[in-house]
Formats: sequence, structure tokens, C-alpha cells
Amino acid sequence: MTQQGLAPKYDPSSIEAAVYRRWLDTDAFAASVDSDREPYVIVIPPPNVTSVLHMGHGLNNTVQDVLIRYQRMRGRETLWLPGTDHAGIATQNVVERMIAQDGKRRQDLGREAFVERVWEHVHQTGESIIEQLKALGCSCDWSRTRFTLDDAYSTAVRRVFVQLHDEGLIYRGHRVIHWCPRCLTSLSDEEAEFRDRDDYLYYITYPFVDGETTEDPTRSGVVVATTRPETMFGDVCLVFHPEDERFQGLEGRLVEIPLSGVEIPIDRSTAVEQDFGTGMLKVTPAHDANDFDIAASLPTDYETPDTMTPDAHMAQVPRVPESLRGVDRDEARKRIVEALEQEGLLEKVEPYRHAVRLCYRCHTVVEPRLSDQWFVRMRPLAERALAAYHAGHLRFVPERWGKVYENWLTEIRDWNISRQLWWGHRIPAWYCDACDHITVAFDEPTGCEQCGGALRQDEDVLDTWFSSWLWPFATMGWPDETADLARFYPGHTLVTGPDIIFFWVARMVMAGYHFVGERPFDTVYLNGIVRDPLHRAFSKSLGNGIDPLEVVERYGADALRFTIVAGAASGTDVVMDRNHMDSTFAAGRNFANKLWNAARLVLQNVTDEPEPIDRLDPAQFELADRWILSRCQRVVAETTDALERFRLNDAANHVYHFVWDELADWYLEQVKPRLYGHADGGNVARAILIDVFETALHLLHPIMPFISEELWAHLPGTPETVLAGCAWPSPDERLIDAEAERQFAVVQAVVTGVRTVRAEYRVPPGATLTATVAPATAEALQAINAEQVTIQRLGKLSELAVSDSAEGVGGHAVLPDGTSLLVPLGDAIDVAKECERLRDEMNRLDAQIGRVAKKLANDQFVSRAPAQVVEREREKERTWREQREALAAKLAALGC
RNA sequence: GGGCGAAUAGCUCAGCUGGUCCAGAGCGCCUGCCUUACAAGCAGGAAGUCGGGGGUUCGAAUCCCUCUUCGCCCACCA
Repeated sequence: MTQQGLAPKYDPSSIEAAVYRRWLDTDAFAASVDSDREPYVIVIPPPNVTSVLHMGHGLNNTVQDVLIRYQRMRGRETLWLPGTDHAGIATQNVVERMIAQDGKRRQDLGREAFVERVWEHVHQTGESIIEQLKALGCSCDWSRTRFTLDDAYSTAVRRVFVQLHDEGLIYRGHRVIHWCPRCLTSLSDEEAEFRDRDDYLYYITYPFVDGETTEDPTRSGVVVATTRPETMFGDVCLVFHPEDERFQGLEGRLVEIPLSGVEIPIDRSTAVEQDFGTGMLKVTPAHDANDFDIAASLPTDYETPDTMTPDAHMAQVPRVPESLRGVDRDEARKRIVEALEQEGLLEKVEPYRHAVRLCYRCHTVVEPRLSDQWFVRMRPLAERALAAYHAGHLRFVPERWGKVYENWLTEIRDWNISRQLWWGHRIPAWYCDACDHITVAFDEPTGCEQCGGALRQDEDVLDTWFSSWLWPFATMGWPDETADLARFYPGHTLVTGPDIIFFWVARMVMAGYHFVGERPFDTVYLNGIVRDPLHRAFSKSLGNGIDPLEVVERYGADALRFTIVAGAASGTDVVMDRNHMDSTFAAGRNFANKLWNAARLVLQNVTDEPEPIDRLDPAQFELADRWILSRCQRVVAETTDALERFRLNDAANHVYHFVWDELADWYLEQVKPRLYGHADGGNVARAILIDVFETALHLLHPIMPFISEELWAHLPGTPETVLAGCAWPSPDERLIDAEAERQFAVVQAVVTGVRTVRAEYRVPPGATLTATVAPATAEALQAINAEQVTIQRLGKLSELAVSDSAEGVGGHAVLPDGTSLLVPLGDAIDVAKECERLRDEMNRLDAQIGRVAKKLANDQFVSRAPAQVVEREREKERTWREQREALAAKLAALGC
């Protein structure tokens, strides 16, 4: 596979497609039900088929791919199950907008034709989404791609509905729900978002109609405060708190709803807050959920008059004054307020800030509406999900999100699952025209199960989340007992955004336990949100988003992935600026190019497969060799540890700094003379270089799969497989060489010191720079047989003389004309500062040791504290004493 | 009303169990370099009293209290 001549610049577009094809051709992502490997499963949060992917998906899916690729290399049987969500209301809205361009509404097409039109749309977007995921490098098992409206999936949905109904956990309820007057459907509590709004509180007088007045002669009625005067025609009574002394004796009195002449009584309810408004509350059961509950709690059997149409206009009913019928709710409010003012019934208006609820899809203000809907009784389902969390069977990363999950489940309310839409799973319930019986069945019944009468199916569809919550197992063939289900359920990690903890995460846990009897995953990793420089979430309407595909085209998938992973600690938001694309993605792009060029150097100088390093004679290793091998082992350990702990940004940065700062900046420079044949030991250098570089490619692969795969294929001696399927490296303890690390650090300090001097004092090229160093440094250099250290990067200024006869720190440069220039060496090896620092350190250590010693000398402590605790203290004392000795030695060496 | 989070270099952010990653990274900025892997680069450099104030400690960016400023989530005071 070895080829020569990589281009001097990395061009991702020239390799990515071919690399991805290689993965597919080798079935690298296919999950086997037969292998004996331990499984590792992630189910994708199915993107909505509303449209193509945005940067949030880029982030989410990159994280998943990093995890899945890492586990695959660790030898797990990995399944990343891909798919898409039909996204009921969202998709229907999108298509409605599309046909609106032709001046059509869905009603014009009719249900069947409209649904057909939606299918057309989702076939397109669904396909694009899959292609986008591939462009990002996602290693999903495409043979298992699912869609929430697949036939098999629909079977699961219907089965669940019927089961819950049989269990008494689904019921038909008559109550006030959130209604979007634009989408013309009901919404769940979660789908009605809160938004603070500056509004007004109107104080309206309801005049008495039974002749008497209050003690106050100026008042001939009671005043009620409301934010929604337009609902007043639906009032059925006024209530005050039974203990409110201001209104004693008013119970049973009749007042008139202004502008309408409808008479309603005054009643009492403990639900009233005496301190709010006037303490008198109007009760509108059909247009306010609380009012509905209050009315229901009163002894009187009040009516529930509906005075508004589904699209939020005043209804054509007697209660509504004729002049207002058919008027939009906002316009109606205006007119009502004006009219009240004219009649002297508007006592006052106060500015009032409060939260209104908006439709989460179209942001229209939601209208509370009394209707019949299907509900899921959630409490019984929630208990198991809550218990699992408390028992530690479910973990959140970062942990704090667990509280959000816990809180929602604790306060859980029944779930309205019916939607008055056309796009979605039709509810498997049939109404009988003859009797009132409702038949719920998995297969379409032939007649009413009660009376055999003719049936018509419920027109509504199910909430899109009612199918999503089954995703972890419905995608694997449930309710059938499939091989996939047996092998890959329960799964392991769920990667998603914190905004859908209620909508999706908690519900999946509930469904998993209830229907399959096991948790769907053990860890929930919450990624952040992608934001613009003003910290606004990306959104279509703001036009601030960045198309991930555009980034892939310009900088490559790896650059995008690296930027995302390195820039986003778990749960923190990622800021991207579409106006500064170059700098936003510079880190990833530059790094990919660096790697590419490091590979060029390697490949130009290593054409044959070198000896494995364990067959080399370690005696031939130079300091730099031992150093880079040791550092390599450490970075393997660090990267592994970071990935295990879901600290993806740490993993990315560890490899980054190893490759760039250590491998490229120091080791590659150090081996050049050997590679070029200017020095002996070329074979050793080549062997170690390949070994280390290959290891780096492995570590990089989960984060930057394309470039690592491509470069790996070019290395001499690479087997005919793909890197994606290779084993993750494990650190070789025998190669850890702390002494080499220490010595090389000294070399680096000296070299850097010399460079600093050269730069600061403008020592011209060709001059010899003699550095005079502190005794300790000289000692270190001598210990590595460095009477004279040659530093390649200094080029023409290559000589560094070391002397241990120095008084203090300094150096002198000999210019080409023979003149000598005395210069200091800088902070790197400043004896005075170092001494000060060490003494400080020493004092602290002494204090610590003193404290621990005192503790351990205390019999009470030693005898009563748990053995582990005492042992830990002893351990502390030992290590600190060791540190102290080392410090003392350093101080002595420095001569201070 | 309740809860959560954030405040560290010009910008975006790391900093896990208080003490060798203790002041960091990337981008930006300044100086000098086209040194045959890389100018998407190399070498060097400037830059932060870690939001303010208290406290605990031998020692605090890190723990506690408080204040200020932002952000998010939940919530039936109409």
C-alpha cells in the first residue's frame, strides 16, 4: 500500500471519499451477533427528517463516533445504530409551508395526498441526512438503519399503545390542554415552552345584578384582575378565599359579566391567593387549566362554556357579544378593553410581566383548550426510572444533569399523547357510532367489541415522542425476540443534548424498564449546544448557523471533528463564528496539515519496513529515543484514561501536544541527522520513528479517522486491513524512562535558553554561542555525556559549549569577527529564582509533614480511625518525606 | 417563587481529589526567519492581582459565606 509523494498540503477532499469507501468495503462498521466480543452499543438520537443536519448534529454525532471508534479499537463488538425520526408536528409544518408557496393548505390536498407529499419530502431529507453522517465520518452500521415510521417500528408503537391501554396506563381524558392555534393540535406540557412577556393586568368590575351594593357606595360590583380579558365570556363564577374578610357575605351573590349580560354567581375556593390582584378570581374552566380544576373542586356543577374557536377567534356563541364573534383573540382583547373603559368598568391597568406558553415548533402563544385527548398515566412508569437512577444504574455526564432528570420524574404529570395532525402514527382506537364504546386494538377490528356496530378510527396521530421513546429497542425488532435484541440490548452510552432530557431521555428509560425490563443504556453523555459569538443558539431564522458540510468541504471532516472535540469539554457549549470560519477551524485544519507533513518526512526517509523496536539493542538508543518512547507510553495512558472518563477534549489535546510539541518539534528534528545519514544509527531512528508515529495515528483515529486511516495505509509494513479495525495501543511500562525524560528536559531547557539569547541579542547566524550554566545543569548534561551538545535546529549556530566552572548563569556568543558577547541565559535555569522556589516548596513540605506526623503520633487517631484512613496518612507522610529528600538534594546541587 | 450553571490573557475556553501541569491552550498580536516535512510553517516574545469582598488552611483559580453581573431550566399567583 506504500506510495511515495504525498502532496505538500493536506487536501482532505482528495482522500475522504476513498477512505470512507474502504471502510464500507471491509465491513468495518458492521456489528456481528455471533462474535464473542463484549458488545458496546450506541443508538443514534435520530435526527428529524424535517431538513438536513446542522452543526448541533455535527457535534453530537462526532462525539458518538469518537466513543464508538474507541471502543471498536478496544475490541468491543460495537453497534452504532443509525436512523431518523419522522418528527410529526415539525415535519408536517415544514411541508405545510412548502405547499403554502403554491397557495395551498393541507386541507386542499386531503389527508392521503398530503401524507404522500410528506413522504416525498422525507425520502429526500432522510437520504441527505445519511449522506451527511457519512461525510462526517460516522461509523454507523448502515445495514441497521431505521426510521420511526418503518412498518416494523409502527408495529412496536401500536403494541405499546395497546399494552398500556390494557394495563390501564392509557386513558381518554377530558381536560384543559395546551393547544396551538396555528398548528391546530394539542401539545404536551413539555411542548409548551415558557417565555417571559411584558403584559398588562386588567382590573375589571363585575357589577352586581341583584340590586344591593357593598358598604362602599362608589362600588356597585366586585373587581377582578386578569391578564386575559378575552376569556371573560367563558367565566362561570367568581371565587374568593373563604378566609378573606374583605368579601365575607358575598357568597351566592350574582354579578354580570361585563359587555355580555351573562349572570354568574360568587363562590369560594381555597385555591385563591388572597394577596394577588384583588383577591377575587374569575373562573373560566374551558380556557384555563387551573380554573378547570377549581370549578371541578366546587360543590356546584358548573358548565364549561367554550367561547373560542380552534384557531383562536371568538366563537359564534350566545355568550360572546355579536360584535366580537369571529374576531381574533388579540384584536378581541383590544376591543374589549376599550369597551370596558367606555363603560367605566375598567378600574385600572397595571404593567405586568409574566410567563406565557409558546408552541415549541412555531412559537405561537398556546391557547388552553378543553378537549378530549389520550393520556399516559406516568407516575407508575416514573417510579422505576427514578429508582434506577437512585440505585446508580443510570449515570449522567456531567453529573449535574441527573438532578434535572430526577426533578422532572418526581414532579411528573400525565402525558397528552394525541395530536390533531396527519403525519404520524395513527392512534389504534376506534369509536362506535351505535354505542359510546371505544375499541382499542392492535389489528383493525371489524366491529365494535361491545355492540358489533360500525367503527371509525380515531383521526388523531400520536405524539412523535411516543414513538421515539421506544427507539433503543424498537429499532432492534421488539416486540419480536430478535437476535439483535438479545445481543445488543441493553445498550451503553446515549449521547444527546440536555434540552431533551424530558422529551426523550427520561421517557426512554421508562419505556426500557417497562417494556423490556432493562435500562436502555447506562450512561447519558450530554453534549453542549453550538452557539454563535453572541452566545445565541444556531437557528435557521437567525441565519447564524454553519453548515457542517460546508466545513467538511473547506477544511475536511477531521478538522471539523478535532475542533469540536478539542473545543468542547463535556456539557459545555461550543462557540463558532460563521464570519470567521478560518480561525474557528484553524486548530483542526492546521493540525491535520502538520500531521500530514510529519508523515511526509517520515515516508521520505523510511521506505522499508523497519525492525520492530523490541528486536533492537536498547544500548543503541540515544537519549532522544528513550525520551520519545517514554513520552509515547505516557500519552497512550493519558489518552486512554481521558476517553474512559468521557473527557474527550483532554484526549484530543494530549495527542495534539504529543504529536506537535514533542514528536514534530523535538524528535523529528533530533533524528534528521540519522535519517539523512549524517550520523550513525539510522536504523534505530527509523524503527523508533515508525513505532511512535504509528502509535500516534492509532490514538488519533477516533477523533481524526480519515487522515489517520490514510497515513497509516502509507506506512511501510502496514497490513492489508483498516486502522479502524486495529487494536488500541496499550502502554508498555518497560519503555517508561523517567530519567531520560528528566535529562531530555534539561536539554530542552538549555536549547531554549540559547535560542532566547540568540533572539534577544540578535546573535547573528554563524556565531558560536557558548553557554555557561549552573552546576546542576552541567551535571545533568555531563551525565548524558554531553561535553558538547549539538543542536540541529540552531543550524549554523550549532555549538553549545558546556562548562561547570561557571559562577552564576550566563553565556557568551562569539561573533564571526571574533568578538565575544556576554549574555544571560534567562529564566529557564535562573539559579536564584529556582532556589527561592525550592525553599518555598521545602517550607510547605515541612509544614505538611509536621502536621501528618502529629496526627500519626496521636494514639486516639491511630486506634480509632479506620485502618484505610490511617494507612493513607502514613502513605502521605512517606511520599512527602521522599519529596523532601529530593528537594534537599536539588538545593544542594544548586549550591544554595 | 424554586433550582442549576458561568465569571481565568484581546477573543473562545481548559484547569478532574486544595500543594511539579498553579497561572495554561487555540486563535489573535509583536520580533526575526521561505533552515530541502510543513509560511496552514519555524524560532523567540508581550499579555491575566483567575468578577468584588470576607473566611477556612502551612498553602486557595480550586473549599465555605457574601455581593455583583450574565445565562439556562423548572413552576397553576389569575
